[in-house]
This record gives sequence, structure tokens and C-alpha cells, in this order.
Amino acid sequence: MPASPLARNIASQISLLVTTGELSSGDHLRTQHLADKFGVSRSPVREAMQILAEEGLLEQKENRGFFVKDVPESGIIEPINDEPKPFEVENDYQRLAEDWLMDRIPAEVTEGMLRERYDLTKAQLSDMLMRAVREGWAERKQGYGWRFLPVAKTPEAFEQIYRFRMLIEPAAILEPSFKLDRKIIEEQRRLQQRMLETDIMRLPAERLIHNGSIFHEELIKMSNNPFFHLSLVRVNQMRRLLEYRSRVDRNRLFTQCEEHLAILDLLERGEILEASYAMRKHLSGALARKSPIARSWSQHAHEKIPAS
Amino acid sequence: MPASPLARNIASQISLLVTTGELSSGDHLRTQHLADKFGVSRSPVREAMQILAEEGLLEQKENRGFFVKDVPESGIIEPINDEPKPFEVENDYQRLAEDWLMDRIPAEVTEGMLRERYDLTKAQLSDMLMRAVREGWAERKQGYGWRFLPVAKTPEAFEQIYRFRMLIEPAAILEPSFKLDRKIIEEQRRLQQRMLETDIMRLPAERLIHNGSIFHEELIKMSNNPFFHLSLVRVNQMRRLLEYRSRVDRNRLFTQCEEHLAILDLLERGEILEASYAMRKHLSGALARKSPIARSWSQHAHEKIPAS
DNA sequence: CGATTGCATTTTTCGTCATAAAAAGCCAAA
DNA sequence: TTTGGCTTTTTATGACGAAAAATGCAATCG
Repeated sequence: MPASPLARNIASQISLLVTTGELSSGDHLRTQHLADKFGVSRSPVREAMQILAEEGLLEQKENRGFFVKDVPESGIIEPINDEPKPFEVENDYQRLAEDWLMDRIPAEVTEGMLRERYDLTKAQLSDMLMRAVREGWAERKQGYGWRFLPVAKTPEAFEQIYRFRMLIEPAAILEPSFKLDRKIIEEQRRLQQRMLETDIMRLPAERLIHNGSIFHEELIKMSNNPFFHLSLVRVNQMRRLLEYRSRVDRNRLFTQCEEHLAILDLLERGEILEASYAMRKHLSGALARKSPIARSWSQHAHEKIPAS
Repeated sequence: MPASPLARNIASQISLLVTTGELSSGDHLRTQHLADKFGVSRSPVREAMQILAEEGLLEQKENRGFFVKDVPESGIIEPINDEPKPFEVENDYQRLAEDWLMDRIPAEVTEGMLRERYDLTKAQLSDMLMRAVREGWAERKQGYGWRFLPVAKTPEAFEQIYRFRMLIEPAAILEPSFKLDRKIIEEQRRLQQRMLETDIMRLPAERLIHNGSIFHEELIKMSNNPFFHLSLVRVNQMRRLLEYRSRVDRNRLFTQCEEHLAILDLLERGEILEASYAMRKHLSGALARKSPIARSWSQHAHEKIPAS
């Protein structure tokens, strides 16, 4: 059954909600609610729910909609299986990024070359390139063709990203416009605790990296300066591109989550200076552990690295 | 004579070279050289030169190519005429940006609406949106349509941008990877001196703002951390969007150029700490002058602002 | 003789169309 | 209120001629 791409995407997003515990057995899925949440109309949501019903994750009740089926707790994601296979555009994008980082494609290419290499339609190619543009490593040439920019190809890229984060993240906390947001604090505390309890050993690597990024991005939001936030989001996107190629060190994540929780505590107690310092320490720790590995990176491409 | 859009663009870029003195009367324009400089092939360059020859700026000599014609020194740009009319895509993009900043279009639109409103083909629209995506204020919705993000619409945006720059620019100079590049220093000194001598009263506002941005962007490059540079480039793009709506205070620019030159001096003498401090001072000065105006901005939309 | 122009040729992309697919919106029924 | 089915709107796809840009090459100049 070749469902529409969007429906398939929505389906995987819904199943993620179940995996992360945001939806539990027996919960009712309201179509409109989910549609709003994902920013789409009800059509693809409905289709997605039908897909998931066929897969056995949901159950459809006549004229009452879809409900989460009872799932045996053993439905756990294999911790070792860190294979990436998100979804179509996503996948092509990663392939392009990897090819560029590994110098398998030239710095200047025509659209035709790319379409042939990755077997894409014009619109798919356009999506892919749009992403690369947004993340800052591709641009259209004035005439025909595209140019890829030599950003973050080197092993030092990690270090540079962390140097940058070490500057802006602690500073953001000290901005005069910084304002504590209890809701964010509470939400992040919940997430971090859940990570410690169950997620670290269960969720796919991609998801763990994502959670780590979210923590920092939510915190920097409280500076109430969108440019701090935007900058962090962008370097994080770049970082993900690099980390995608590595394995996650799950043991390291426990310490990391504890540090995150400690920062939240300091913030909540109003110890702003201390929180800022803790943040800097937290980041410099990640950098220190990363550097020696980074130096010998080109030799072993799949070294373990932390995912702060 | 409806020349190709690219050729027309190249033509205006070439005439800029003449205006800024990079090319003088009698100089020979080598096609390949210019093509490389602009990252295009010889065809559009050649076409551009033909356009300019017809306009009387260049002179074509049989089998020897194009040369800059003698231009009477009175060919000065009117200082008062700060009317924006760059070029097609550029122009449409500005209109879109302005419409969004002024809340004349909704946050969520379909491609069709935009195409109709601005009378664009699919490719043109795609270019325009690609730019908005790159500059961080538009994104594709999961389903159909686009969403514009509420960034920098408020009067405080200026202040936020300057707070951010006050953090990263002085810090970039102090990064361990910072390395003085005499070539950059010399080039910038030349530019700033030329600004003081002639450009400030001659060049169009758009160009002045551009020069100011370039100074800071070139300096931050010397940190050898591309993420510092990239972040600055991005907030500058956003800033230009806002400043485009204001007039430039040309008198203020003299002071500004002198501050720029002072920073260059400090850097060249190796007084890094002092340079970093001067940079911070320079930026905070701009912020201070800007703020009171910003506060009453919504009332008078075309107030004078500096263009540091 | 080497470099550069001017023109011809090839390659790449654009614009438009008809058609298909997908998403959004509507309304009656539960 | 929410679902489920239905209709309308919007976008994607693929093909093809036209436009534009890139490239190759012989002629020309210093």
C-alpha cells in the first residue's frame, strides 16, 4: 500500500509519541488535535492513523476514532541497532551531506548530476538543496549549478562548534533580558529524568542526540533574544550532520543528564551566575573529551563521541 | 533589448567596480578574469559588457575586447537619492520581506497566493523563498504551504542583534585560534580610508551599509572559527532587512569609519585585548544611539539610524 | 608565441502544459 | 465535539520546446 509520503512521515511521528510515552495505551487520538500539532490538515493524519492501525499499533473503533493499542513492554528499541533509516528526503539529505563531507562529490555540481546520482525528481532535489542552504553549506551559483561550501568538513569542526557554544550559551543566561520560565524548566527536568530512567538505553541514537540539543535550545530561549537561539539551532544542525557519522556513547549520557539536571536546579534557585558557570563547565567538558578523538578522526571514522 | 537577467546583474556588478575605483578609465576588462571573479562563464560576462558598451560606460575595440571609457568625474551618485531599485529577484525579495514585516501578509500562505501576489514563475518564487529560508524567517510546512516566522519584526530586534554582536565580535578577537591576517587588515584599511575620503558622500546607502557589514565580517573571519563568521553574516542579513527601511545617517559614518580604523591599528600593533575592547565599545555605541529611536520606531518608520 | 577575443556548439536550466497525487476544507452523522 | 466521507484546492510530476549559460576552438593581437 503506497501511502503518501506525508502520511508516512506523520505515522512515524505518531509512533514516536507512543514510544516516548507522550501517548499511552488506551489513549484516544483526536484527529484535529494531532493535525494542529503537526501543522497539517486532518487528511494525512487520518491516513497515518490507518497505516498504524494496520501495523497493529493503533486500534480503530467504529465512529469513535483511533486508540493506542496495548503494547507489551517488550516492544523496546534495540539499543545496539543504531542504524539510520529515517525517511526519504531525510535519507537523501544525509547521503548528500555524507558524500560532501567525505569529498565524494565535487564542490560545484549541476542539478542534473545530483538528480542522476540520487535519482530524484526536480521537487525532491529542490527540497534537499533547500535544506542544505538553510544549514549553510550549499548555495546557488550565479549562473547554472550549485556550490558546496567547505564548512565543518575538518576534524576541528567539533572543537570550533564547542568553542562557539561555550561563548554564547553561558552568556545567554547572563543577558539582561534573561527570564526564567518555569514551564520550560519543568518540562526539561521531566525529559532529563525520563532519559536517566529509561530512554538512554532504549531510544535510538538519533533521538538521544535530538533530546540533548533540545535541552540546550530550550534553555537559551529564556534569554529572550531570538538571535542567540537561532545561532545555537544552526550550529546544532551542523553538529548533527557530523555526529550522524559517529556512534553515541550511551554511558556518557548518564553523567550528561545529571549535569543538565544540576543546571536546571541552579536556575530554579535563581543562582544565575552559578548556572552560567556550570553550563560553561558542562560544555568545556564535552569539548575536552572530544578533542583527542577528533584529532585522530580521519583514521577511524566511527569513533565513540558524546552527544551533549 | 531584453538581455538575460544574469547578464544584467553582472553588468551592474561591473559598473560597481568602476564606481568604486577598482577599475579606472582605460583599463582592459578580461572576460575570463571577470567570469572567474563572479563565478560564472564567459557568456553572461560578455553580454554584460555589451550592455555597458551600449550604455556608454565601456568601449569595445575590434578583436581586443572591452575597455573602460573616460568618465567625467561628475558621474557622481546623488547622495540624497537613496531609492532602492537593485534588481529583479532582489526586489521581489525585499517586497516580500517588507510585506511580512509590516504584517501585510498572513503567517501561512500557499505558493499560489505568493505567485499571484508578486506575479512570479515557479522558479522565481523558489529563489525568493530559498533566500527567506536561508535568512531564517520562512519554512516549508509539512503539507502544502509556507510559514513565515516572527523573527525581528519588533523594534527591539535591533537591540537584540547588537547585544548578540557585542558578545561574539569582541570574543572572536580573543579566541585562541585568532590569527592576524595582514592582507585583510590592509584591504579593510584601504576601504575605510576611501570611505572617509569620497565614498560616504557618493555611494548609495545600500552600498554603505554593505561596506560596514563587510568590515565586521572580515575581521571576525580572522578568528578562524567559521561558526563565528557564519553567525555574524546571518544576523547582518537580518539587520539589512530592517535597515533597508530606514535612511542612513551619513554624518555618523565618519565617526564610525574612524573607529574602524582605530580597531585596525590596535590589531596591527598586536594589542589584541585593546582591540577587543574597542570593538565592544564601538558596538555598544551604535546600540546606545539606536535604542531611543527604536523605542518610538513604530510611529516614525523612516527615522535616521546609523549603519555600523 | 602565449594569451585573449569572438563566435559556434553543447549543456543546462526554465517555462508551460496536461495529468496525477495529495492536502485542505466542508458537512452530515454519531 | 469529533469522526468519516466527500469535494475543492493546491502542489507534484513529467515532457518538450525555448532560453540561457557553459564550453570549445579558430582567429587575432601584443
